[in-house]
Formats: sequence, C-alpha cells, structure tokens
Amino acid sequence: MNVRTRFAPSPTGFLHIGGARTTLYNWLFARRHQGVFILRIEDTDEVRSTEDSVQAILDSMRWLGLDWDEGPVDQQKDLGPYAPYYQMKRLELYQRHVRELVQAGKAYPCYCTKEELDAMRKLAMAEKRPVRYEGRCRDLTDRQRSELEASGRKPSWRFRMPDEGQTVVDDMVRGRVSFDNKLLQDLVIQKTTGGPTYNFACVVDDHHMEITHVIRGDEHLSNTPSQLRLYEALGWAPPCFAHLSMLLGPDGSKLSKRHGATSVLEYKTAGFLPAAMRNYLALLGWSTTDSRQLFFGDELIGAFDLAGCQKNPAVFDRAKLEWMNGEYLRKLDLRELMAHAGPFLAAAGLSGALTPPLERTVALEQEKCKLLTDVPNRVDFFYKEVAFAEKAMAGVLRKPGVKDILLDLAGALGGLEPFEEKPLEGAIRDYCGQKGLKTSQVFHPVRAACSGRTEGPTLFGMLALLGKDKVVGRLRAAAGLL
RNA sequence: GGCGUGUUCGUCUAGCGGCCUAGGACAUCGCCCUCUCAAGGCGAAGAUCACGGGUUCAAAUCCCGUACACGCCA
Repeated sequence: MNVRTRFAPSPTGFLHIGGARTTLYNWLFARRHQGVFILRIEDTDEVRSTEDSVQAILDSMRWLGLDWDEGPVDQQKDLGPYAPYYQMKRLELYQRHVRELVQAGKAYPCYCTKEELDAMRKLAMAEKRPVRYEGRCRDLTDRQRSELEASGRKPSWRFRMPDEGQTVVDDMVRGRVSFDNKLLQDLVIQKTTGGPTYNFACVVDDHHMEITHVIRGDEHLSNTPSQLRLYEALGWAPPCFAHLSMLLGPDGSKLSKRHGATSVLEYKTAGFLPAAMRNYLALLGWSTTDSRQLFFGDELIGAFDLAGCQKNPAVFDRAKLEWMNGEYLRKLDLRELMAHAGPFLAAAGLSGALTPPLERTVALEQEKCKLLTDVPNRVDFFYKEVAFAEKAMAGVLRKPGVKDILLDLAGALGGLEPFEEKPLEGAIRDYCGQKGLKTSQVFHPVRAACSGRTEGPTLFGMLALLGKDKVVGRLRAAAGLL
C-alpha cells in the first residue's frame, strides 16, 4: 500500500508543541514507509483563521525539518493533483457531497436556531438525559420546510445517524473501541453559512486526498464513530486510524501557555536544535522496546513504529529536552555548530572576522553548551570588556596576595615567546614553584582576572587565544582594581 | 450528565502470564577524573506496578468493580 498521511492544522495561532508532535508522527510514518506526507489547511473557522498563522505553522515545520510533499507552498498556485489544500477553497466539493447525501435521504435541513438548541441542551441536562440533538427537524414535511424557509430561517444540514447497532473503531494505537450508535447524534455537516463542519470536511478531504492513515490527537477519538458513519453513507472506504495520547503540563492539565513556552518557534529562539527537538518529541508517547533515547540522522525514521505508541498522556519535560540538545550540540562538527550558532552570536554582537577567530573560541567551549544561546554567553568575554562576576571578584580576586601574583605574572608573561598553550602552562607552573604557591592559588586568580569569571575554558588554551596583549593588559587592569 | 480513553520511580518509558527481589533515560545525590565550569566514568537513592476483588500452580501483565485524570457530546 502506498502510504499517505497528512497534517491538517487550523490556522488560528502558532504551531504548538502538541501539534508539532502530531505532525512529526505523521511525517515519520510517511517517511518510514516511503509514503507521501500532505499538509492541508483547515481554515473553515472564518473568524479565527489568519494567513499569518498559516505562515507561522509553515515556518515552524520548515525549522523542524518536516518537509511535506503536497500542500500549500504558494496559495495562489496550490499546485498538485488534490489541490487546493485550503478548505475554504473547496466549498463546492463539500456542498456537492451534502447534496448527494440529501438526495439519498441521508441528510436533511435543520431549522433550529442556536438559541433553541441551547435551550434543549439545558433542558436535557436538567433532566439528566444524554445531551443530544433530538431530531426535531428530522422528519419535517416539505410544506413545513417551506414555511420555515418563508419565515426567514436558514437551514443547517444534518446527517441522519443510524439509531441501531454499534460502531467499532479499529485504532492502531488503542485497539478496538466500540460506540453505541444510539448515542451518536445527527451531525451538522453544513453550517447555515454554507461552510462545512470540521467532521464533514475532514472526511471528504481525507477521502479525496486518498489519505491511508489518519494519525491525530486523542481528542478526536470520540468523533471517529460519526466520521465512520459518514464514510459508510458516502460509500467510501475509511482510512486506518491512530489516536495519539495528549501532551500535558507538569501539573497534569493540558499543555498550555501557563506551563511555559508552547510555541515551536519559541524553542528555536531559545537555542534548541531541530534534530534534538524531533528526537525529544518523538519520545513523548513513543518508544522502542529497548528504551533507546538518542536517534541521530535518519535513525528515527528507521525505528518509528505506531505499535510503540503510548496510550497514556505524557508530560513535557524541558530539562530532558535540554540534556538531549546538549547531546546533539556536542555531536555537531565545528562548521555545523558555527552555522547553527551564527545568528545567536550575531545577536550578541559577535560576527565577522574577530580576534581571536570565533571558530577557535567556540570550539573551546562546544562540549559545555546545552543551548545555542550558551555559545555567545561562554565566549563573549574574549571580545568584550571584562565584566567581573561577584563570585570572581569577592571570592577569588579580593584575597591577600592576589594583586602581587597578577602583577608578577603580567611581567613574566610579557616576555613569553611563543605565547602558546604549552609554554604558558610551563611558565605559570614555574612561577608557582618559585613562590611556593599551590597551583590553584594562581590559576583561579588568573582566570578571574582575564575572564571576569570563575568558570570557563581550559586556562592555558584560553590565555593563548586571548593573546599576549589582552592577557597582560587584563592582569594589570584587574590588579589595579585591588 | 452520558459515552470514551487512560493510571509502572518526580518526569519520559521497558514490560504483552513465570526471565520482575520491576529494566533503561532525564532530573537529584555521592565518588572518580580535573586548573574552574561542563562533559565523561562509577555508584546511590527513587515505583507496595492507582485501589479492591476475582481467574490461575503463578498477574504489573487476563477479567470485573471503584477512585481519580483527561477527552468528546459543547
């Protein structure tokens, strides 16, 4: 079977973490089976849908490296055999199928107003009956219909749901789930505005786009029996379904803004790598039987399997994501790292041909970075005025004897040739020996004086890169403050 | 309210009747390495497998019920 999956977001905001994971699974499944991954825009919510949201979603997907084979590249063109990929441009198609159902006696106009339906719902709740459309307009005569039309009412169109029997959803993640048809209500398939409802458009599009596997969030499981009835009524074979568990915040409620960053793009600006993001997201609700954590390159695609999906919801854990990002960052070769870190360095005012070269200082600190934002933070002291951290000043420099040590070394190192790692180490260790000082009594103040910090790169490598002028100058300057 | 789904260390999870005195990963703590910070290595702590019944020689694993959480109807 030629696998075709899709991601079908509503463009009513940015792409959030949960949606990104759903997309990722669809993408992985398609790639795993050499299938096709489609992007479709479900913009039938005319009030809340915006083109900005579409662009934000596309940007997020591009950043994550989730490329789609069909879908909205240029909404003016919308090329492709199943185009257009915006639902609002496919209204005719939905309306055609509504008419088809009406002609077959499987759908009918409903003239109930929103207020009437609300009232019925309230009544049902008060009487503790199931909340469900009672079929008031189900069997109106033509005459009653024309009267209602004449009174100015515009109908919505409802699908006549069968009353008897059961509908079984054979889900690839959750197994066989059955629903009583009695509890399914006559679904609105076309709104009074002429637009389709979500469940109807979804079925029509999935059919016409020849989707073979619908991989989506758990919240749609309860809609699936109704959709299955629609497939049946239209004479179409339904796709396979896989319902994914939801993503929760640390307090166990649905992941939302109050739990921190939920937009994919926020993770981009926070300095995460797309590959790490993909790896982490994949593991939220999916695992291999050996609980493997890291999948580099195409390994994720090779390993992905719907059978490994978890039924219960997962809590998003930023700490683990950060650990994983560090793993990916360390594995990058210097060129790749520079490419990824470039924008972050530039934002910190570090770009172009600097002395010492950025590649050299970045290389020195690569293994310690977890986030791309760490990169400028760890190397900026090479280039900027030394800013003394409180810990460095009070904890290291303002100690008896430090001033003399700094001054002595400024003198000694001023004549050192070549000013390189090994000779530097030799010279400074010799100085410790002559003065009878423990190495730590000297190393720490030198580091603090030259970087303003108590932590940083390996000392002699750092001094060598800094160069003689800066080292001597900084040693003197620091001594001057004491 | 009805229906549906879920419930294994703080978190992500392995587990599909005996290999489980429950394994791995993150986080936490300790030790080692060490010029600092990381990384790395080693180790510790951490889960009466939501609870209660059953089935079975044997249950985290199968069945029933309860509780709680979430979702859908909205």
